[in-house]
Amino acid sequence: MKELEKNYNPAEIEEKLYQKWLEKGYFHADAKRGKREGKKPFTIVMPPPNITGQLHMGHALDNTMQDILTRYKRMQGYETLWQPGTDHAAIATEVKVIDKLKSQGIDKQDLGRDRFLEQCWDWKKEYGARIINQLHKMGSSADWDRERFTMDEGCSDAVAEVFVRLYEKGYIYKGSRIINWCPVCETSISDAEVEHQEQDGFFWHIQYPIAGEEGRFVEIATTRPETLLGDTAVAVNPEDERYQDLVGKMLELPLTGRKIPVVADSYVDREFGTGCVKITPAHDPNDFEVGRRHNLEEICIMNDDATIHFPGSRYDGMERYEARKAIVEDLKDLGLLVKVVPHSHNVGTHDRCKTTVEPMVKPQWFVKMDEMAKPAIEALKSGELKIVPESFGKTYLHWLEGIRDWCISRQLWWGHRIPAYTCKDCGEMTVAKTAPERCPKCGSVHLAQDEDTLDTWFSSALWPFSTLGWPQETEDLEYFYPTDVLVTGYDIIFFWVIRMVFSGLEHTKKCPFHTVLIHGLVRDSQGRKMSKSLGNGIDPLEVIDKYGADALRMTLVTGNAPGNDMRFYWERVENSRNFANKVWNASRFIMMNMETAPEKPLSLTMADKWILSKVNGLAREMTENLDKYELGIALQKVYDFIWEEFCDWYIEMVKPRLWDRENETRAAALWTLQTVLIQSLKLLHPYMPFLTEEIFCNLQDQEESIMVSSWPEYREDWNFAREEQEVETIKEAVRAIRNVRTSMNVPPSRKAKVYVVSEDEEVLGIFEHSRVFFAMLGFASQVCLQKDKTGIGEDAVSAVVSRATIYMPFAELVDVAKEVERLEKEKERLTKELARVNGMLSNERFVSKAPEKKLLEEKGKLEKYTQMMAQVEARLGQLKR
RNA sequence: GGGGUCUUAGCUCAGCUGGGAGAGCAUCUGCCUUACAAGCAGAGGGUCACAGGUUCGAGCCCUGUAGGCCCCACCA
Repeated sequence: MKELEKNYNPAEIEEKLYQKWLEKGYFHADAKRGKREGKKPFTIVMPPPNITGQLHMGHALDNTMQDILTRYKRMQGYETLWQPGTDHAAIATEVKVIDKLKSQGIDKQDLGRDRFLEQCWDWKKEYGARIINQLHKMGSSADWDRERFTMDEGCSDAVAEVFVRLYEKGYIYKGSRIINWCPVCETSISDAEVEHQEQDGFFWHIQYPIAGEEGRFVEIATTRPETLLGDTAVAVNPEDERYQDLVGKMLELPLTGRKIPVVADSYVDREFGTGCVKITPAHDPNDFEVGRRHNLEEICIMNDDATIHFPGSRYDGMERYEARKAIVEDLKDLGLLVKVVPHSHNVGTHDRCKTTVEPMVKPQWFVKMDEMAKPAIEALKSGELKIVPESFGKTYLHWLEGIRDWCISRQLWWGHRIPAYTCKDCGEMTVAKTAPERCPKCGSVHLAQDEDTLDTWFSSALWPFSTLGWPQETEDLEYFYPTDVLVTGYDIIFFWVIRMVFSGLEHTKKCPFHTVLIHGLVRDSQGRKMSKSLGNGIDPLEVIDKYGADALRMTLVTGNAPGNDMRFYWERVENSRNFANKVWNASRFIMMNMETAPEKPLSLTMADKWILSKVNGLAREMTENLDKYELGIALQKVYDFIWEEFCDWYIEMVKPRLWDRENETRAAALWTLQTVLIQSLKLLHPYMPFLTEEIFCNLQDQEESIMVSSWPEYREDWNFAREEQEVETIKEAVRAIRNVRTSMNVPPSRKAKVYVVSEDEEVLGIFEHSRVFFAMLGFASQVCLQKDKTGIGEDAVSAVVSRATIYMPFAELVDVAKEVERLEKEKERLTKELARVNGMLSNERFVSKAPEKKLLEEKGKLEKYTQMMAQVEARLGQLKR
């Protein structure tokens, strides 16, 4: 057997193993093979990382979870597809490329559309490859042969197909509506991209003179005085008695010389402000609605960069906040400014650049949402779609139920260009997948494609099926779709998950996945979001370099429940690394003792059966938890098993058998060690793929890779309930001995004779079977099993366990007072336990209502504690005599 | 304004359908025992935010209170 290094060294191993996996094609999923072999498919689509970024902790978590599920299902024998790819990230990439060009002194507009796009593709080539390479370092077992990009040919075809279909169905329309405008990015953005931030501002109370009524005014309150220039009415509540007579009258809009009407609209809240609201239809979503209801003019007073557009005034061309100042000053001069009240209010900002968004009326493309939202709502309510954890289902429903039409056009160049063509001669617009040669109406060949591109989420919404070949009816689509689980953070439920669900339902008539597994954010040690500006981010690649990918992966799922945020800090990584090293060394130990591959022995000892039974139960528990997506719990279980049961107990127990080459159970020990280790490695593999693969390959030569080996299943012939109980008895006795020795400061070097006294033949039998390792673990020079105290001096130290009493003669070390104290403490504990059990069992209602199983359990405890109590009291009686 | 979520050991967090409070780190004690000091053995430490309720039984279910976090939202 090959000898392993003393410490696990991930750096040397990871690269080698990943290359092996790639070469062997283990990651590749094949619909034909799956069908031929009658395998069920299991599919996960990777949320495509943006080509702007590099791997951060969020990606690391997201991909670790997906890889765990993928590797688990692959081992279970599914034809497993983890579909990877990258996202063009329209606005994010465009901004990056613009910045890059700027640093070279090049302006986007000067460069022109085509050459700018070339720059974007260059960017994609470089940064897309980089992030994929980083995902490799995580050990991701995605099918890289199928790597896709949201703007590749297939995905673009799906986008065009969807656009045309929805347009023809009337679900996509173009219209002049109020949208969110980012004056820095100079594009429209969707509602989902607007972040609301609380800001301190002011309420300016302004008087508008009533036309023809000298000295009479209407007082309005506004947080944005500069929009006054675009006012086309003042609204009051129709039921507000104070202003009944004003409705229908005209006002003189200050600074403009314009006359605007007073209209009545129930939108106005009588209690708020002055009860009079200035209406600026072109620059406020509410006012826009009011304006449309009352047929008000929409006067746009802003340019795309949010400077004022008001020709003929001094405000024209002013920056919006400059204009605000100027207008307030001018109103003050006119005596129309009544007062200024501090007021904090919510301001919409662009989530990317944090610029205050400007609502504007512009011709844009929209997706009509009301009809498409319904099936998506129904999918969750009917259970066709499950969200883990369930609480996020409410977020999902709430958003869908209040959804408004989705503005999908962007005034950007990088993205899918809208497949709409307008005839330059007759103005007819045609929407088609490919550019029509001539206008269907007038036959002109002068057609111009819409300048706008689509929201980046329009293409990612199709990702689960566009990557599988849709709209073609491919074999992959038929076999792998709908996909199974979607793993993502709660921060993009609105942007992405919901849009995939309604898109999938609309275009494929199927929910694109049955489960959405939500995870939280990875935060720093103080609970802050990791961010570039704070500089508190930990680079996953740095973690991998220092501690290995397995340690990183383990850290990310340890103690984490679905949907919860977590904190990431180095101590946690160290613990993971220590565990990897523990596994490594346990394996090293086993291999050191194993000259050849052990054969299955004819019989197993009690300890062998115990650990087999334990690992068997572990397999079942892990499977159950993985099926529930409780990755953290499943990991905890295998961690505890390996470290405590296997390493701290079983390996220690078998050492005497290994050292003694003549021992007839030596072979059984080796076989059990190897078998249980292999089972453990398999169960651990989804979490720590590199470590487990390296050991697996050194440990046996039957199979070439653990990642295509079979997942351990629970098996009845490995269920040894009695042996489990028996070993627990020994463990209890060993613990009791260690405890006594520690409390008496007995040095480990000093061995003692150990007596086990029990009237129960069966109990003595258990110790008889365990004699050799019990002696070692219990520091015994000799183990005497007997039914009474014959030959045990009164000065021996004692410890009471479940079904026996242990005695150790430490004549000169015995401190009677101390031992009495110890026994009193034990007596106190037993008294409490007995009181509890007796309380329950003497409670009639408990006895009549509690389940049978619970009742028996408590009765068993009563018996055990009563027996132990008798022993403790007997011993105390002797000592106090 | 609406919704969600959290409050458990000094710190960070688990605790799945209600049935004797757990882990890691930190602390204390003793061990370089021939796999591992990145280790081993032992110990201390918690009225599970607070107040009610349901139940034979509540960290877990219900109601309310306090505090924290998050999301959504057109009160100018």
